[in-house]
Amino acid sequence: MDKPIQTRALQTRARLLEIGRAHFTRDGVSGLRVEQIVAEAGVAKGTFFSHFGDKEGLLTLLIGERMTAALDRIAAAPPPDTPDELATALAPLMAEMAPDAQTFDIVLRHSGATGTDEEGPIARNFLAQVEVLTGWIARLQPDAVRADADPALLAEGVQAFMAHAMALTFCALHSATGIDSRLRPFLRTWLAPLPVR
Amino acid sequence: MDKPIQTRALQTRARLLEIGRAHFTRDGVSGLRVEQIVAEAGVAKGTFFSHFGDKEGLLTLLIGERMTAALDRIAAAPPPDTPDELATALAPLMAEMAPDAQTFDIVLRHSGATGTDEEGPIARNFLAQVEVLTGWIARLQPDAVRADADPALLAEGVQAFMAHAMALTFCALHSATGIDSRLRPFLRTWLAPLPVR
DNA sequence: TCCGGAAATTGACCGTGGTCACTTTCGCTA
DNA sequence: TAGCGAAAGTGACCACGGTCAATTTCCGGA
Repeated sequence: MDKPIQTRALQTRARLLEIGRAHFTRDGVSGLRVEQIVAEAGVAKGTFFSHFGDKEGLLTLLIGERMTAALDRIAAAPPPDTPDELATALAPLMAEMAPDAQTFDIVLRHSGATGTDEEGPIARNFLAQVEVLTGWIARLQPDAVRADADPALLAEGVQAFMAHAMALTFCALHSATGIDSRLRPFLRTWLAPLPVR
Repeated sequence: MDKPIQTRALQTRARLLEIGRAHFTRDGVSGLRVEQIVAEAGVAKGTFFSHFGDKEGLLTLLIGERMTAALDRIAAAPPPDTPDELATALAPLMAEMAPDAQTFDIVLRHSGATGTDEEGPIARNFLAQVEVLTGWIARLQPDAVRADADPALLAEGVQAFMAHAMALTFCALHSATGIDSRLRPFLRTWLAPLPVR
């Protein structure tokens, strides 16, 4: 209604975003200094914070961008036919969500915001993940997935196991094993139908 | 072998720990200032860091203490007979692990360290959790738990769902629902045997 | 009891995120 | 085009975690 944003502000914001993105792409979360960005953009520190609230505000946007791109790529590919394929398909997304512990912290902190008022790009991505996963699970053959549970619940469970696999990946320097191989056993048991008892 | 720790150092450490614990108990993670602790203890700042490495080093100890106490209490109580009871039994532990987002961050960051060289009290607690959970699951009646999966894997899965439930609890200010009720549907599906197909 | 080296402690100093009262710029109307 | 209210931007300032070369304290052997 009454919020005419001036082009000047949009340009400043775009410049900060671009410079931030460059640093983030090159050095990751840890290589991102507000003072550096601000200096390169030729604006004062306060300007940064009036645009993004805090450092994490910018990071949320940048991380969200990459997660969205990864999820789009995944959704465009042919859907998986088995739990194992599902784990493999998710690997690139997990790589974006948890390149390091700090990024993962931010991602997790915003994951819970799905459906609440405080909706950022990361929270939206989590919702989109559920949709993609639910679609995948719903179209799996009956011999590949259990039929006794709501696909949406199964999808959310997959997210929980993704987080678990990512958390394990850091400290484990013995991670010659890829992240998808950490996820696989859980998805097998979580999704696969039980043998008749 | 050759590391005689002087009583002076032990006393200093104990003092810092005690003061830190007092602040942590009263105000939580956010109410813990290194400078404040150091001032009250009457030592220099550097001393703190030579004892605990960094702020998180102290927090790890304090959080670990509380988690251990909670887990001990849980392990001493009669074991649950159903997935729902299991969720209820875990609620107090989850309350210690995630009173706020920052604490939860720290807990998660150390959860993956189980089994690696870097073993702190939190990582040890996670290992102990697995043992308790595995024991519980192994003694559940066949009609209450699936028999096609290794109890240890099921136990680790329970941890993953605990983390998921905790992550959801923060942003969700509409959390009239307790944390155990968030956990319950997952445990039902994760643990319960499937109907014969 | 004196001495040498190691353990423990010190505190000035730094980097970096974040704040806020103030100034500049913009867009609009008279 | 003068002027006014709001949006945008400024930069000195603060809080707080963390560092490290220098100093003090401790202890066992000569």
